[in-house]
Amino acid sequence: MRKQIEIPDCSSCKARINSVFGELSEDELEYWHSTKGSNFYRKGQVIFYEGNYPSGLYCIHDGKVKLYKIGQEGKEQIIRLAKAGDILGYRALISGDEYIASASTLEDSRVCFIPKDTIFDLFKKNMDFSLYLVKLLSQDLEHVENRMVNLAQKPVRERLAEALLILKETYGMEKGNNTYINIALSREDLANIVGTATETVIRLLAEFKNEKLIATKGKKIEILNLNRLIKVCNISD
Amino acid sequence: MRKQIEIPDCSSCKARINSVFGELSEDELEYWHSTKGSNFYRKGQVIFYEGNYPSGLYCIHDGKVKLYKIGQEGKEQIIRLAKAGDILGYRALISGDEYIASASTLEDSRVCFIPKDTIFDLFKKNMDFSLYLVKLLSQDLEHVENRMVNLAQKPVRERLAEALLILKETYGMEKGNNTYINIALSREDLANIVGTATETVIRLLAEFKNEKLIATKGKKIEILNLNRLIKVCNISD
DNA sequence: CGAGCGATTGAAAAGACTCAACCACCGTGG
DNA sequence: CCACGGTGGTTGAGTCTTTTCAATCGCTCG
Repeated sequence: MRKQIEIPDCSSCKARINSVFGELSEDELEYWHSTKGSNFYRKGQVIFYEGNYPSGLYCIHDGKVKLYKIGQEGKEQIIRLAKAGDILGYRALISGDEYIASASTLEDSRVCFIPKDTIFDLFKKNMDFSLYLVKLLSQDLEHVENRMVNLAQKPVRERLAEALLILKETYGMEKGNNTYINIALSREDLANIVGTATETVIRLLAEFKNEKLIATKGKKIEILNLNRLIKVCNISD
Repeated sequence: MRKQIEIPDCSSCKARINSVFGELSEDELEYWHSTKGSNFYRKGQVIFYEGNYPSGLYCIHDGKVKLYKIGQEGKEQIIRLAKAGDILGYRALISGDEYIASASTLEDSRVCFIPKDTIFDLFKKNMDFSLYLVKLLSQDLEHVENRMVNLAQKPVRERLAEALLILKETYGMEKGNNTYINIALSREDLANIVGTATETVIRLLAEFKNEKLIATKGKKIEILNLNRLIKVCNISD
């Protein structure tokens, strides 16, 4: 399954700038670092399961992770995508609930684990830290509410276009002179983000290709005409 | 518009048991009470608008409120329903953001207003209070995520059945020997909860009536067969 | 009494889904 | 090295759900 690996150093972690532990002082960061563990997950491995209870916080050192819920007939709905520096499972941890979603890796990833006690210590001691977590919760709520309205009101075509933009925002472009989105998702995963059937995704991607909005090479998607793709979304957020 | 009214007394407020201010000490409650204002809103009036910045917290003394966002073509999507004792606008207040949804009354309501400073004072001083707010955030996130999966995966028929159950849970039954759900929603509001067209709601309600699951009398809906209605939802939460 | 809004019904069209077949690629084992 | 099997991607056809548009109805309010 997962492999215990050498503990990456937090103070030099490139994820630090845009992550929770940017809020920590030197001492606190040392504390944080000293109590944490780190694991390597192969692509597709599960980090935690919906329904379990958290015993700490996960922090993505590098890699890509999806958070998803299982709905009707076992169909997966992807709730959120995470990248290096993002933390996972704080909702359940803070509120003392079980996980309401599962997390698994979209590619090989190194994920650190910070035990519950450390988090609660810091939560009590460092107001910036706790406010940061509360802000994260608020942002998540905002994002999910927006997506809810989209799911309720937008046709699949617009939702798919928007999903592509979100993927671009989240994972950026590959290095080099192309414009491939820096993530390789299966058509099924894409469908599970958009909330539709795999076949529908394939057909609509074909439409986008006809309209010269995108190009694909295997799982890699290239955005050819960003402006028109944005138009397709029918912006509202 | 809204009318300034005599300030209801918090210590005898029947909403106290299941609300934030159940966490407060006598002194704190006195503080809370002394800084608050109170307004009367006629049915359909707006309490706050999406996009504005909050200057305090709203607490429903009595009445019923919907929180909604405006989406495509101005179509409204109802995010959450609130009742006596519920508080509104804490997400935006805590995170310092603008409101991401609007709130308006579904019937005549008295709504108290507690200024920002009071809330932040208590947030800092009373850990139980702040944790309560964070828990509310977490619960909201959980509910919205569940609804998101439902919107993505369940057919309208199931979602409507579920909406009726949620209405029953939220607002309960009318007093007396009938089983009317204690809220009078327009078909359009119902559609905006479910995320569908008004006509579809009407047709599906007619189906439910044929199947003797419900009966209606104007806007009032009576649940005739709760168990079968639950079956229609295809439970998963 | 007439205007107007919400509720209802009907008919047609559109959007998406399901099912089934087929293809393409990839890794395995002979 | 190649045949095999399996998985994921693609395409087509048919069907079902849901939406849209239009018309009608019923009730309330001035």
